[in-house]
Amino acid sequence: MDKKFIPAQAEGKIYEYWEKNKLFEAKIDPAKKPFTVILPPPNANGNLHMGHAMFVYEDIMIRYHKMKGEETFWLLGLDHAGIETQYVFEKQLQKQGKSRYDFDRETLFKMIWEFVMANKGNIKSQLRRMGFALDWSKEKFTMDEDIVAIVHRTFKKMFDDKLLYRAERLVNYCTKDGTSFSDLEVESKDVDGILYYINFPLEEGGTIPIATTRPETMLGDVAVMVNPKDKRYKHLIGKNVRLPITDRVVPIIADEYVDKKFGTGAVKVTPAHDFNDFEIAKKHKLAYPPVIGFDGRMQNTGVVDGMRVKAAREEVNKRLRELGLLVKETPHKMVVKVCYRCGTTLEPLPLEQWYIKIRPLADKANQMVAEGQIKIYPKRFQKILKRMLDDFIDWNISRQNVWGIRIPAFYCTSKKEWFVTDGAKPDKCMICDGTDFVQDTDTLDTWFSSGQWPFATLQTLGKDYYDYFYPTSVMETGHDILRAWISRMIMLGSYVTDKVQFENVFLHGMVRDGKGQKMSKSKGNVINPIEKIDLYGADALRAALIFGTKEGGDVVLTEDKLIGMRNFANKIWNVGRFIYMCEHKELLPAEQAVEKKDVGSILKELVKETAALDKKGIKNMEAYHFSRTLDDTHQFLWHRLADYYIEELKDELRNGNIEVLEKLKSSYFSCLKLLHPFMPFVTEAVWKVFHGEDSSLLKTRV
RNA sequence: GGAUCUGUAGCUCAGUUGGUUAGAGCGUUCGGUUCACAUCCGAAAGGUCACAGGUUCGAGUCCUGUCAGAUCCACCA
Repeated sequence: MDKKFIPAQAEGKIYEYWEKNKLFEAKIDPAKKPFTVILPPPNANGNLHMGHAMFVYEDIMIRYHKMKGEETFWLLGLDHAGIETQYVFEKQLQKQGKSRYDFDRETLFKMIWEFVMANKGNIKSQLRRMGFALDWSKEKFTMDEDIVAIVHRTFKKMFDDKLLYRAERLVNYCTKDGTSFSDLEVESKDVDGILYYINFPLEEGGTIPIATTRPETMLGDVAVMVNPKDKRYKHLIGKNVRLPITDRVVPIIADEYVDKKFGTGAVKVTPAHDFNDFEIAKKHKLAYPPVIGFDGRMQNTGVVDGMRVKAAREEVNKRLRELGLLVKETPHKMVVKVCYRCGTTLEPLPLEQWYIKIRPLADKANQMVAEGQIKIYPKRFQKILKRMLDDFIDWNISRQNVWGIRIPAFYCTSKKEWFVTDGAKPDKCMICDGTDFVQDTDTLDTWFSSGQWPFATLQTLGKDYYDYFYPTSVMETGHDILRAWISRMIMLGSYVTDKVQFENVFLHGMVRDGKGQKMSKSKGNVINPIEKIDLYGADALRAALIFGTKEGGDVVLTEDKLIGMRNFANKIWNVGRFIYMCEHKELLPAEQAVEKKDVGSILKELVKETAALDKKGIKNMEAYHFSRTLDDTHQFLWHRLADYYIEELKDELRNGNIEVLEKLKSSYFSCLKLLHPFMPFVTEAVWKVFHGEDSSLLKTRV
């Protein structure tokens, strides 16, 4: 055996052995209990990041259950990642001086498809570097034809069940990405804005002062609103205001919504570009003429048409100043909604979209969790999930992307009605038998399809697979997508399959740097997992992500920790090396027994302590307290087995005491089994030294 | 404003249904070069477990309050 464990030399060969011998491949075996995990599909054309590295929890579970003798299935899937991918692709186009608008829909789709297919090998090789026991023989892609067919079928079922409806509402629209988002996909950002105080002339003479952060939207105002109890303005309710610049006449209305203390106590109402104003307009039956287009430019104003919003604001302010109506500007801290993808400030715009009626689904989901049909680990997330499900509002699933699953809905232009198919384009209109119909150009929110991922993948593998492996055992993912993904899966799963999609949910924390900061590209503190594997080995990275953490809590990943875990991998190796050398009499006999030791009672203690470790280790694995098993075994192997027992019994070993050797070996093997799910490479390497090249810990039993 | 979580050694964190002298990794100090490992070994220093009450024979652990921080959600033009 080599003096040191060298991951770079060992890992590739070991992984190849696992893969070649099909140790990761799932078979249907009615004699065994199935244990199924669906990998949260990584972006097909992306790179492995620390978030993906955290899927090591899934590998730990898979390997542990494999060693328990269960039929395990870790299903590999890749995600088309709608907006994400289109964004990356469009950036590439931009470099070539082109944009998505230079191509028709079909061409653009085809180009992105080829782009993704060409790049998906990368992420797969990186997943292998992590040592993940994924079943490579049954890879799925979220845009596979059979998956798309299932997603379409679900859409149709919801339409038929009247859970889908179209509505024109304000949506969060990114004028850069050219699509709307659901309420879950927006991020809030604090910005330093300006509150402008403007005097609006009254038709009867005089003015009413209003305060706004967006003067340009004045061009789309339909009213001015005050609180009905506000003595300052009470006498003006029902009177009219002549809007500056455009001279349009709008009424002064009253609503409790207005906070008397804020600004001037009088608000301009722009229903087409403000969520609250939109609600007010609905209530008071006012129109909502949009003055900002989907391209982010002004329209229908007769004043600043074609200008971008910012420029329009300056122009409007300039004119107001000239009129002497812009009387005050004060700094104002405010919150804007930005695109989670590109950071552009989102524009609330009226748009007709498909919505899912969420209450029936969310209520059912809540019930299933409350009944314990789905268990959440760590437990506290159950409360959080309940709250999320309670708060769900109807879900906008229309996206104006090309790269996605096209919505199988068609609009009959003569009857002005929608109909839905199972995906195929019909020969004639299903409403009037005519030919005047067009397909919705929108695609589905990726969460709508990924919300069906576990059952969809298993169904496409065949009924036998579905029957055997579904519902899946554990869904493991970061707690940051509890709302966006887990909750949607629970809702859609029960709706379509009438079962839970998974029996347990395990949520891991976020990876942070040494300063406790979340890793992000903009902060420049991202750690590339592959880089660290090259330096310290996959085992070290894996263990560093688990060691000394609490499940669901955040992980602080530092260079020191990685080094510490690399050292531990080496320690594992060297304990094996020492036992091996004793076994093969490669050590000289001890010179003399300095002191008489009670070998018998030390051995008794060793056996007892090992058994206790084993029992506790298994118990913690079952309770999803994975890191405790790693911590305990680390502590035992290093500071008890190596530092104490081996040191105490060293002379006996060198003098060829077979019983001592066997007991130490047995204790060591127990450690290897407990450690294998966490650090599969070094444990497997040393196992092979003792049991032959064709042996594997994956073939042993805990 | 609402919710959830956290506060333990210099740093990053464990600590299971309450139960002897509170632990790990890294760091610090001192000492070790013969064959398992210097990616190592031995020894040491270092904590009023945020604070104040309460329950209990017994509290880092349970309850209440205070303070500090983190995250998520909702937000006033």
